[in-house]
Amino acid sequence: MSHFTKQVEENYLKALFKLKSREIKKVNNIALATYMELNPATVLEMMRKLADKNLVQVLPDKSIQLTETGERKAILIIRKHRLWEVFLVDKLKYKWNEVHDLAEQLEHIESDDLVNRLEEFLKFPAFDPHGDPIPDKNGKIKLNATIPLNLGKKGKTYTVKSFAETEDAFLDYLTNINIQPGTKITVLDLYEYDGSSSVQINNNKLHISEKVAQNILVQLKK
Amino acid sequence: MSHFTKQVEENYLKALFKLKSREIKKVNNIALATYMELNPATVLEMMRKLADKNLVQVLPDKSIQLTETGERKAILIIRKHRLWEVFLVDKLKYKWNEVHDLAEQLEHIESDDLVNRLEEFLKFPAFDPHGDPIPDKNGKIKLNATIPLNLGKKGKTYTVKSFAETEDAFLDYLTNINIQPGTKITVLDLYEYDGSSSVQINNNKLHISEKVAQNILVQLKK
DNA sequence: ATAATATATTTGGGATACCAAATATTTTTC
DNA sequence: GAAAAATATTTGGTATCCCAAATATATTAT
Repeated sequence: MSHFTKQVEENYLKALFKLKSREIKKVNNIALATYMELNPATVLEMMRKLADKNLVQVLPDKSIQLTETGERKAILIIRKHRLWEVFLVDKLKYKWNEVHDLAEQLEHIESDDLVNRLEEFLKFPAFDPHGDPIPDKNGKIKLNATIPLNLGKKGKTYTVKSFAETEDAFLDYLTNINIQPGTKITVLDLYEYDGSSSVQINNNKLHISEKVAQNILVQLKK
Repeated sequence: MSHFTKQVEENYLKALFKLKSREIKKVNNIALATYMELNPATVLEMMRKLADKNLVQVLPDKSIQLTETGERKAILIIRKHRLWEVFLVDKLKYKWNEVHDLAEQLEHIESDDLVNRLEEFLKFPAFDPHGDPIPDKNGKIKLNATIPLNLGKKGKTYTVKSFAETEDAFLDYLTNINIQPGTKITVLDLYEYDGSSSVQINNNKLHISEKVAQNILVQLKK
């Protein structure tokens, strides 16, 4: 096994986990290849290897699923990623929208003990800087019942909890329009035509696209 | 360029730097291959690639040298390594002899900004947990005039400053015999026959081999 | 100086992760 | 149900990093 096989493998597992939590429909070869920006042939080849290792399962309808082992691995990588993000923001004073790429590197550092010590050092944070829950060392994730903002109801006010997308371009946009976990958003109008909506944030009115609203996860304000 | 080319390259540069600081004689292909536990053919091939990139130079006598650029890169990797070691010991409460392998992973995280922030977070430490100096962000190394313990004089007392070897087996041994940076060692006797010596550490007499003594770097106690 | 030894280099090959293009197969649409 | 579109798979090929074994070239010892 090459030195870097493990890191590559981890990227596939993580991608599968993310796609699964993000999409309703089944994850197929093309979807995974598109998401990972890889050639379908490459992905197919790798799926066979991962299936041999009992990390994924290809169902008769060709959809790809993580096995229990695979999902567990994926969750532990995400745990690492999110804990490192907390470190970068809390200790090294990075902004919450600057840390994704660094955490993407740090998540591959191989040592369970290190992650557990990091968690303790950070005082067992429940959420990362984007508001996503941090799985515990057994892979348990506290659920944070949220809906995407585009399913919000006209006139209601919601609290931003987390985001379904962690690309820098998206996070930069959010910073720009002043949205972060904890922000209160009131849905003023929903436009069926393109799925966009008009919202109010701290006395500012704003128009946001469906794509953006889908990636903002909120809870009804009590 | 593959994803991991950079990491591989960094390992070669670091190995060359370490060999250079450790040995008097020239570093040749075999020495480097032996040190890195790689086949000479592999190393030769890589030296050509690194020479093309102006990171190393192969002299007419076949000895291998880092170029200025190569050395600079090597030093910055060592800087990262040592800063992460401080983090692991000071913040995550690792013992100083447990951190080498983890730092070996962390040193490849790619971000100058991250290292500089880490340094600031750690309050600009001058030495790592093994007593080795931490280069500054420009690659400057504070020198710590030391001699290997095997060159110590009978009857003199020395202060342990750092170590010339960072393998776990060696560090474990040191922990066992209670030697760390700061420890005072008195040379009681030197045996020419095998280069071993008899020393006193905190009222305990101890016999150490030449190999061990060579890797313990000390300063005469004032 | 020659044999023995050490070092350097070449040659041919392997594993991993990737791709583009061709070919199957399945699904959708009309 | 046939054509079009989407998806899946195969095939042939690339780059990187690695090795073992053969060969060439130095170096050392006698």
